[in-house]
Amino acid sequence: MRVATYNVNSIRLRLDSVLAWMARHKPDIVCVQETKVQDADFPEAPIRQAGYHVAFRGQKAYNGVAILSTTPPEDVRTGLDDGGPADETRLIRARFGEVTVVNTYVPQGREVDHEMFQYKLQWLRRLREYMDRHFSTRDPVIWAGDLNVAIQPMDVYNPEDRARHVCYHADARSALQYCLDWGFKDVFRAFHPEAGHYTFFDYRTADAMDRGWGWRIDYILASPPLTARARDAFIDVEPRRLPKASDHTYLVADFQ
Amino acid sequence: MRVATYNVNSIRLRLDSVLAWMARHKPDIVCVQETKVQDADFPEAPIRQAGYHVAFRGQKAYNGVAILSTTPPEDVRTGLDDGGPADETRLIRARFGEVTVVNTYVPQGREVDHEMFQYKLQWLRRLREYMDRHFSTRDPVIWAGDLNVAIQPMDVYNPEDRARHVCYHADARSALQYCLDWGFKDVFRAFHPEAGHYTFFDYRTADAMDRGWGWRIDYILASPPLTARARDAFIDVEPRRLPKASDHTYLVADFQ
DNA sequence: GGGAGGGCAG
DNA sequence: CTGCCCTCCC
Repeated sequence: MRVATYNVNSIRLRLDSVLAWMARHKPDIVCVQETKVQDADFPEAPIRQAGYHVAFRGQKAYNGVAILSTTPPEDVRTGLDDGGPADETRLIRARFGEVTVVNTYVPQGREVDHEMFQYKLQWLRRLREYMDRHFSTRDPVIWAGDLNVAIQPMDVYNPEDRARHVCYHADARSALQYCLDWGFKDVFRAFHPEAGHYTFFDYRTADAMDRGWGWRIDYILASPPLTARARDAFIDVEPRRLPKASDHTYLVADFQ
Repeated sequence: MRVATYNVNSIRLRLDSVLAWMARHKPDIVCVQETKVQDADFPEAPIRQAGYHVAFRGQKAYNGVAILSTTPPEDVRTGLDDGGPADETRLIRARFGEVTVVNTYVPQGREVDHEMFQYKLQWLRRLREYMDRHFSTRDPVIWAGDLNVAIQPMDVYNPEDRARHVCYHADARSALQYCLDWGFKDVFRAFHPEAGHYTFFDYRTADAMDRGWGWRIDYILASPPLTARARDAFIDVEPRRLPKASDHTYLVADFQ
């Protein structure tokens, strides 16, 4: 089973390149974030014509998540279900046979001093509780998406300078760690222990890719039964070099 | 001497196609309207690299006129100079040896009931006075541009239905006629007396070109000495079919 | 329908 | 820098 995650930064603008990438890499499941389209306008038909099922939840302009899959998704649910803001356009989950896939677009947080940073920390705490509430660590669960946090210093290009960045601040990292402590393992890191692997290169930093100024903030995380089945993982950086590319690129994990 | 006029609807967006068209058709002078760019951002360098001189006057978002030429423009002036609103981004004039070229983007008028329609009529009256003030009918003068008026019924696709259109209303046509009465002749019409020739196809009418639902509102007009030297004229409709085309297309006139 | 701008967000 | 939206204008 091949699983991929991609922050597409507009599914409408990049649909053709997504379908081309999928035709080439043949993933069974693709978690997509920042579709930036309300459900009425989601390009469902071309995705189905390409042979994929798709579940999605979006809004105008911001956020939006989708799961594309070769087999039909079961038990699709969106949003955090704890009575707080559901953020349905940031979390979508589906089951494929035994395996449950949770796809999230974690709030970025804007600035460390902004109220959205506290919202981000709270969101990650709520997500840990979501996992506690819905799953046991004996369940085969994949949590994938744009988590907007670099786990370790090696997941940022200049960690010394990033202490006050919302995606590297100690509070953000410990909030993410609290989620990982539920029982998730970072599949990519298990196969690639070395530094310098990134999934995101900011549009605003000139020549970010050539300079290697990236961030690893997109992940495929596996619960224990699936960690045991993980066979390989890689980041495909080529799509980031295409004209009109998303600022993120694809992360892929293969499971037995 | 080959003269062309083209409402480009953004010179920045269509610069490459304009330069390609010029390389192919080798005009000596091109009058451009709706450049939609302030002077600081006008793409002067690539035009000069293509071997053309250029005089321009524009603003952000709307209007904007330019004259491109193989020989350097002399005595460049912009705007109506009668003390009323000069509208410098709607009129530019230059001299090339003996020949003076006046390039205008006449106000469209919005709606017959809108104050801009009265402004349009007034603008055409002021333009006639401009010609009276600056030129004699013995001068070789070319007046070209987007005049936003169809001269005759045959210059609109469905004249019966257009009586209240700002580009065909009787008041607009007589205001334009007043300018023509200064002594200008419609060079294209002299060579093509038949109906069905248009320079503008509205983006909002679906398949306008295939249906032949156009307007002839762009003109190259000549004072008597130049009327005598006119040898041919044509509308090149192909650029209107290109992807991302302007809603207008090129009109060309050849003079001995 | 399709330019442009300004604002929001990352 | 690059998405989206909304408003303006034709």
